[in-house]
Amino acid sequence: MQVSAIRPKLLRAINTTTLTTSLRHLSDATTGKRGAEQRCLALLQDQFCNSLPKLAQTHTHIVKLGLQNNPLVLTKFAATSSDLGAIDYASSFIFSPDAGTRLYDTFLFNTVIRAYAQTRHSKDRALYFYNVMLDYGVLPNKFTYPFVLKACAGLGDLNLGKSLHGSVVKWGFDDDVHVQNTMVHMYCCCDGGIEFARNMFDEMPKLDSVSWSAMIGGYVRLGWSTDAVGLFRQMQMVGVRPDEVTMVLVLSACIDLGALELGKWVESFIEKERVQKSVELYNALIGMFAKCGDVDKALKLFRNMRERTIISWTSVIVGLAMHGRGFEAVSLFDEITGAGMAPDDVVFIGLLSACSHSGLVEKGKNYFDLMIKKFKIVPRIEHYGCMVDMLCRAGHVKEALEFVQKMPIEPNPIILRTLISACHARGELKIGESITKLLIRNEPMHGPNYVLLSNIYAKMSHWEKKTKIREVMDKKGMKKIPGSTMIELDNEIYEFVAGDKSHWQYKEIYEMVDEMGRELKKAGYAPTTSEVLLDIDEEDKEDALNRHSEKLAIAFALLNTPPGTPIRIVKNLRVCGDCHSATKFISKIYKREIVVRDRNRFHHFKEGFCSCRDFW
DNA sequence: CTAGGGTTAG
Repeated sequence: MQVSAIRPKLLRAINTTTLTTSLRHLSDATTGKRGAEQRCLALLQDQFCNSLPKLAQTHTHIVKLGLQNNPLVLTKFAATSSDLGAIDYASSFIFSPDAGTRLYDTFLFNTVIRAYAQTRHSKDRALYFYNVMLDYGVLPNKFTYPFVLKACAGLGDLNLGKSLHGSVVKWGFDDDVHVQNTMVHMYCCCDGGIEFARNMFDEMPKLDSVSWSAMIGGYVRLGWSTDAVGLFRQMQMVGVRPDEVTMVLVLSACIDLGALELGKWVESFIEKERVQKSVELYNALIGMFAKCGDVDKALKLFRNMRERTIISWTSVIVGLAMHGRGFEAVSLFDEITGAGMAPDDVVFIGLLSACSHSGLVEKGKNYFDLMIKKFKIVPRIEHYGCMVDMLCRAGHVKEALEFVQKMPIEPNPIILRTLISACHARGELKIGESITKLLIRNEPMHGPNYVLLSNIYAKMSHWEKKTKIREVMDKKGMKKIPGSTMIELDNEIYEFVAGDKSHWQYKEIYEMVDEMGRELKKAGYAPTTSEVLLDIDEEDKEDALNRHSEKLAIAFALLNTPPGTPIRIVKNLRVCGDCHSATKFISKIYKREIVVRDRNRFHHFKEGFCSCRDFW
């Protein structure tokens, strides 16, 4: 990227016609250069220039006051910019040809690099200016690297990271703890960088809570939640006091594991250790309770918060959505503007998904319009995805197809799969088949796509075609993602996979599953053998269904918990139709409340019914 | 002027 390339574009975008009162005041009151500099700095201090027009006005004045070569003013100018256009503008201004090179110092570059490192999508420009800095012969200092490394973390480029690591060593900043911690974080964020992060971490002479958090965060990001919790335990053993950031990360691990008991322990730990409860930590607690199954507790925490951000609202709305409590989600959403806040694009995703899960089609359509017209939010693929899902769930497959054709952006595989499932469920098999073929052309190595096609052929009774898919999958070396179910019991997390025999209690568990099967049949349950992808006879299919990890986990829970205790399990896939129907019977026969977290949402089974009202 | 964190369709 060239500085000169950004400049003309930005200048075109700038409107310099109006002057604000403050600026007029500035120019009128100017009595001398010193006063002008002071006032100019004060103005910049107040973040006055966080929009392009204002920045341009300030620029005009800086020039008018003859301050365009004043390093202090220029640096502050760069630092004030919080939006991307403004940063581009400031940097192109600072590096304009009429500003002499002599005023470029480390501080100035650091400021520009920091501004870009903090942006969402322009971190590469931080690296660009880092290179400009070196080209100009301006030396980096120990403050430069945390900014540059943070930018690299955002880009996730391991080779770049390694070369920056080399520079850090070359300049001798590798003994600075801030730099070290940022390097651990940077490696954690790069593809395949976790080993390098761990090596750095292991070799660091002194680890503080930031170092531990960086490493724990790296594990959480990769989904290595058990290791993350392990690292947290180790941190306590070596006597480093966790702070609120550490707790946020441990809560993320709980969310991933669906570990409510562990999450509750973390909450009590926070109280006991008097960890400061920042808004972020509160939000993380809300998320943990909602996504680990206790959405009422999440609501309670939300109500008790003194200060909320839009993310707090999003967390609780998304939580309600997952539990199928759409009406509550909608009414909470309606409170947002009253609380003096503006809904953002993300909270709308939560809201639309809540409408979708609760069948609130008309409401969903209205909110979608409201989002565009009143809040001027341009819908993203996720918003369209929610709308498609909403129409599909309500059975309006034709309308969903029309909606996708009218969308201004191309549907992605997620939307196509939503449509295909709906076609499958509503008997639009021909359409489903053709979309699936299209999808497989785009994503030939994605296993679940073949499963969809296979299910469609099963429903069409095209057995030869179904067998052929199996062969294609085998030839490509693809396997179905093994279903697994986790369950927490006495501070342990147990994981079951289909047909698992590694468990110490497996004989009893399988006997229990058989007994459950007999009881269920007496109560009128019929196995849904059409869900089995394998080409085997009916009795074996039934057997395959009985080995589903979900049934193993429930049998394990029935064996090891007192009668009447609720059972909570977490699946890595969506619950299959057979398990769903079986679990309803189990909740009735064994008088247990069973809470299942699926890939997408929660199912609360009680007395033979499920909270999703068989709609998922 | 320096490090680690909370929300996102199925």
